[in-house]
Amino acid sequence: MRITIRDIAKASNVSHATVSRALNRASDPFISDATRARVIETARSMGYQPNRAARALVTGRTGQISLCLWTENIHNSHQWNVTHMAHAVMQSRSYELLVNLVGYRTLELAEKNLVSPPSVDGIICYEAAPALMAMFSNSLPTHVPIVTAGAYNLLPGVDRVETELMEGSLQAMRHLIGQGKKRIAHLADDLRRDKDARYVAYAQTMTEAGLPLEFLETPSGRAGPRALIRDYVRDRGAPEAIFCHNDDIAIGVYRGLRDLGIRIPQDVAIVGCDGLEDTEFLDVPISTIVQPLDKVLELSCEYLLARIQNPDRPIQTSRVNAVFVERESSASS
Amino acid sequence: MRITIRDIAKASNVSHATVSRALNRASDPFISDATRARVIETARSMGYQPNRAARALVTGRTGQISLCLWTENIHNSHQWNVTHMAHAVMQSRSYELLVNLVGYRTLELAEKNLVSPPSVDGIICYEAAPALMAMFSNSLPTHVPIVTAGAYNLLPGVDRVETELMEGSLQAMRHLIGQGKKRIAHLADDLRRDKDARYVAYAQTMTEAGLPLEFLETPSGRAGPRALIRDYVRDRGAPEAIFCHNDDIAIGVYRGLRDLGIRIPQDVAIVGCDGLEDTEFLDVPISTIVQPLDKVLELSCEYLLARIQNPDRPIQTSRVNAVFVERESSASS
DNA sequence: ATGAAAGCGCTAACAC
DNA sequence: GTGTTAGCGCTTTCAT
Repeated sequence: MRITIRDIAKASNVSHATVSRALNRASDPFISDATRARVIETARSMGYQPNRAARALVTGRTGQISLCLWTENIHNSHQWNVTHMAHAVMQSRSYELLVNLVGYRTLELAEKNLVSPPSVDGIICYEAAPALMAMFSNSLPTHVPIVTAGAYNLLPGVDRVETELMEGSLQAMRHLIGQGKKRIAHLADDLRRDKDARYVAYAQTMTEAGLPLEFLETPSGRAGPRALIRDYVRDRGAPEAIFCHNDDIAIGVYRGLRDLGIRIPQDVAIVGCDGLEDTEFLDVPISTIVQPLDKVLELSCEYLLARIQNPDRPIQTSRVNAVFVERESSASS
Repeated sequence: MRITIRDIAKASNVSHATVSRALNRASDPFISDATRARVIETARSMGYQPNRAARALVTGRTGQISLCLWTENIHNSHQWNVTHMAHAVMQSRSYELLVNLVGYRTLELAEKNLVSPPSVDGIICYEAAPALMAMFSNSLPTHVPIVTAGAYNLLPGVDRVETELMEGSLQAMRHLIGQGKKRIAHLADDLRRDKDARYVAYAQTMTEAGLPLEFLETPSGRAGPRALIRDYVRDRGAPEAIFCHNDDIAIGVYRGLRDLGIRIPQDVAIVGCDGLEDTEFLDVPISTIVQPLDKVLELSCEYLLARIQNPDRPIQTSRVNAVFVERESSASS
């Protein structure tokens, strides 16, 4: 049997309420230092661990935050960065992190009521709005604070930290077009093209320059894009440049082109998006639109914790800009 | 206010006990189909969500599993794979996943009682034994099932899934020595050399071959090793081969050597360990000791769930072998 | 087949 | 300063 505060109370000759006070309120003035010290010592010596469920039941706080993360492919290094950063901030605030990796499958399960939303003090919804909505039967709950974050798939009406990719995407495209490239392809695993800044920037700049669109849909991850681009280039020849929806895809494309002996950037320029550290470790570092992920997560956590403290505060919003970083993979030849 | 079973009871003209039965025990024969259907429908229409804390308090089950993961550096791609796989299995069994990323800092915090162990139905301790022990004040709890997994830092006396790196490491070393390489360095971020199969295999095969040991300590991740190897090679010249403690380090080393214009494998051969997908995406794919991570996590989860069901079953143990996979980075020149 | 009642371990309001 | 007491929402005997 696990030790409860009643056991400690008995052992230290006080009531269980006193034990609770001694243990929880470090600065409660209405308890003598002697009693507190005695209680703490007995608790320690008996190996007491509080029952969190009981505490949660009465306080209405679980001490847990859910990170709800859209993850369609194991190779989404970006998501690991998100997880890691969220964990770091939350740990420093004494919150535990529940990780909910969601994807299209979650949508199906939610339809059939086979998955329910987490019971937590707050939710960080990172590009996972559709799945979160489905888990909540398509009606946003009012009793649990939610922060929506990321570049797209954001929830309406809640605190939000938005990553703005438009400017970075325009920079990237202008950079490619400015080099005189005519055949520039856009490779994405995302179906919602017109809602995505990368696609919009691509389509807009290409159209302005009088160039034909060349959109390619790809599986997520790295292996999929690698195979896809090989087949594509064998069939239709290589574009002069490829703007990839994210860095994992860019890395897959890089490798696929290298498989064919294609030189980067001399034969084909590549631009990715996210700012994964990995892009710097290839023989030809990949140009990418770097997302200030640390800032996004710091803000998200800050907003969430503020909302937990005061549910009635006005909605908090910010927008952080991703910036295009030119590297060798798109250097002018 | 959130809906409780008492609200549903009132609305459907039954007692709250009946509501509990109707909702939870799909096959309780002692309730009429009509009542059950009615209750379920009211619950649905009222948007009822059970209070998990209350349920956990009375059942003693949280429905949560903790993945306790040793993570010293954000760039530990291996850990993301672990997280992802654990999540997949646990989700399919209707468990939520609490992610506890631990490291040296956790040890410090645990000393000061600033971090407590998770209150969950079971813990998967992945190469995180020291931190977990510290959180439990150095005495393993009997009331919560634990599975210890990984290649080292395993807990004694609990279910375990061990990744055996010895054979793969010997294969790798013999492969390098067999090519006639004399100056072979070992690069690791781990301080506990003599407990690590990679170091043991390295030391043993080198000694047998009458070659001098060249051990190098490095920071974790990729950027650290990259910088380190550059400095090292400038000072002392390049070894003929480098056996790296893991693939992140190997990738960092790869890049550091390329920074200096060193060719791989012609000038320096590289071997890593883990089997990260990333190693296949470099211009020169890196030879590595591939860990059967999927198997490790399937087994770990299976053991844990079995133990939760029956705490008295005999200890479960298995050992899975990592195998050396030769790629271009260590091809004989 | 259903209801009444007890109690899980804890916190917090109130009494002294 | 400390003790008494009343639940938090739920599951689970035990009656009926």
